[in-house]
Amino acid sequence: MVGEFTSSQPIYLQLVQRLCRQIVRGELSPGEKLPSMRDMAVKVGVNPNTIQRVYTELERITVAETRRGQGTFVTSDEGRLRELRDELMASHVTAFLSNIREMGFTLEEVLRVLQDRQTLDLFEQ
Amino acid sequence: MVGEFTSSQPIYLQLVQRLCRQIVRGELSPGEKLPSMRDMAVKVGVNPNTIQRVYTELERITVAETRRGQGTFVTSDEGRLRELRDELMASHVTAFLSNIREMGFTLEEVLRVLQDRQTLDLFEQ
Amino acid sequence: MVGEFTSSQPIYLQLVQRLCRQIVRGELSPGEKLPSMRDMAVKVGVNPNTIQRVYTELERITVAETRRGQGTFVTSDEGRLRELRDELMASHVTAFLSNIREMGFTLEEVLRVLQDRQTLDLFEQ
Amino acid sequence: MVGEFTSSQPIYLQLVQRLCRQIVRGELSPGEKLPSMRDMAVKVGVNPNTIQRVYTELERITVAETRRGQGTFVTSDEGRLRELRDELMASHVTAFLSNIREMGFTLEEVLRVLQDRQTLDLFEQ
DNA sequence: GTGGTCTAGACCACC
DNA sequence: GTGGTCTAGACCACG
Repeated sequence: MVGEFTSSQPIYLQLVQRLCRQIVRGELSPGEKLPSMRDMAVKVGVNPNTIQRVYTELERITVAETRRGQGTFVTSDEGRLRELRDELMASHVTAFLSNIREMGFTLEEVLRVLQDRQTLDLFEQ
Repeated sequence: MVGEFTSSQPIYLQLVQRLCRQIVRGELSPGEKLPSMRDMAVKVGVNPNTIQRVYTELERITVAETRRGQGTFVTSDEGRLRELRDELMASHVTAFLSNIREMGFTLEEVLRVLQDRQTLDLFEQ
Repeated sequence: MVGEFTSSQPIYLQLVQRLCRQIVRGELSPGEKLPSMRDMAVKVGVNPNTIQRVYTELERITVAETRRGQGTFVTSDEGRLRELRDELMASHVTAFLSNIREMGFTLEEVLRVLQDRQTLDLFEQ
Repeated sequence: MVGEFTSSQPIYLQLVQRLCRQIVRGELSPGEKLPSMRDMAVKVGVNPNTIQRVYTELERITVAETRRGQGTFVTSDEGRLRELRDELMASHVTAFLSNIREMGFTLEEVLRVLQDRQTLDLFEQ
C-alpha cells in the first residue's frame, strides 16, 4: 500500500474519493469506525497530517463524523449515503455529458458507443 | 474573459482543452492561423507565458505547429484531426466508464440515466 | 442523549454551562443533590471521567460541593446563586458588547436589532 | 505582533475572525490584495502553514478568493460583504439571545441592562 | 513571486 | 487511546 499515488491529483483527494467509493459500494457500512488517523497513515503509507486532511474533508461533506477521543466514523445517516451515491453518479454523468457535447458529439453517438462497449464486455467476460 | 479559470486544473491545460474542442467542433479549421501568443494572452486575460505553454503543448500532441516568424497554425493534417476527435471521445468514454465501475454502478444503470437525460432534454429544448 | 455534543467546546464545559443554567433558572434548587457521577454519565451518554471533571469544575467555582460518601450538591448558599446569576448575565453582556464593538457596530444599531427581534417574537408566539 | 494569541481558540480561527472584522469595518476594501502567505506569516509571527489555513478558510466562506500565482484577495463582491456583516451581526445576536434566554432572563431585563451600559458609556467617554 | 501539498515531529486537550 | 493544532522545512506547479 505504499507509493501507489501516481496521478497529478493531491493524495488527500485521491484518498477522499477512494473512501467515498468504498462507502458507496457498501464496503464501508453506515456508522462504521474508520481506522485511527495514525493507523490509516501507516496503512496507506502517508503522513498522519495527510489523513487528518482526508478525514476533515469527509466531515465537511458530511460523509463521516468524528467524535472527540473516539475516532472518525462513516455517517450513520443512510439517507445521506444514498444522496452521496446519487451525487457521485450525477456529477460524473454531468461532467461526461458536458465534455461530450462541448466536442460536438450528440448523445445518440455516445449511446451507440457505450452500447457497443457493453456488447464487447459481454464477450470479454 | 478574465477570472473565469476556477477549476483546480492548470489554466494552460484548460486552454489546451478548449482549443482542442474548438478544433474538433470545426470552429477552427485545419491549417488556420491561431492568434499570436500576445493577442491570445490579451484575449483570454492571462500571462503570455501561459499561452506559450499552451501552444507548446498543442505542438507536442501534433495538433498545431509553429512556424518561426509566421505564427502557430492548426495542423493541416486532416487525418490527425479525425484521430484527435476519436482520441478525445475514447478517452472521455473510457474515463467515464472506469469512474462509474469503480463506484459499483452497472453499465445498464448508467445507460438508463443517460437515456432519461436525453428524454428530459427533449422537453427542455 | 447521545451524540449531541457537536460544538468545538469541550463536552465537560458544555455540561458545566448547562448545569449552571439549570441552577440559575431554578430547575435545580439550592442544596439539591445532583445525580451520582455514574448516573449522570449514563443519563447524558458520556464517559464518567467527563462528569468527574464537570463536578470538579462546579466545585471550583463554588456552585456545588461534594460531600464524601454522600454525593454532590448544589450549594445551599443562596447569595452565591444570586451572584452566579449576575456573573453569568454580566459576562454574556460584556462579551456580546465587545464582539459587537470590535465589528464596528454601534450600541444603537444593536439595540434596534434587538428590539426588532422582540417585536417579531411577539408575533411568533 | 508576536505572542498575542492567548485565547483557547485556535490561532487560525482567531486570525480568520480578525480579518473578517477588518473587512466588515472597512479597513480592508473589496478586491484588496492580502499580504502573501509568507509575508502575513512574518507579520503576525506564525508559521506560513497556519496562514495557509486562514486563507483557505476565508475562501471557503467566500470572503476571499485566491488567484494562482497572484495571491489572495478580499472578494470584490460587495453584496457578499454586506451579507457577511449581517451574518456576523446576526450570529452574535442570536447566540447572545439564546444564552440569555436559556438562563431565564427576559429580553426586557437585558435591554434595560444594555441601556444602562450605554448611559454609563456616555459618561465615561 | 505565488499558493498548494507533504513530511516529520511536537504538544495539547479530551475521552 | 483519540483527534486538533502548530512548527519547520521541503518540493512542486503555476504565472
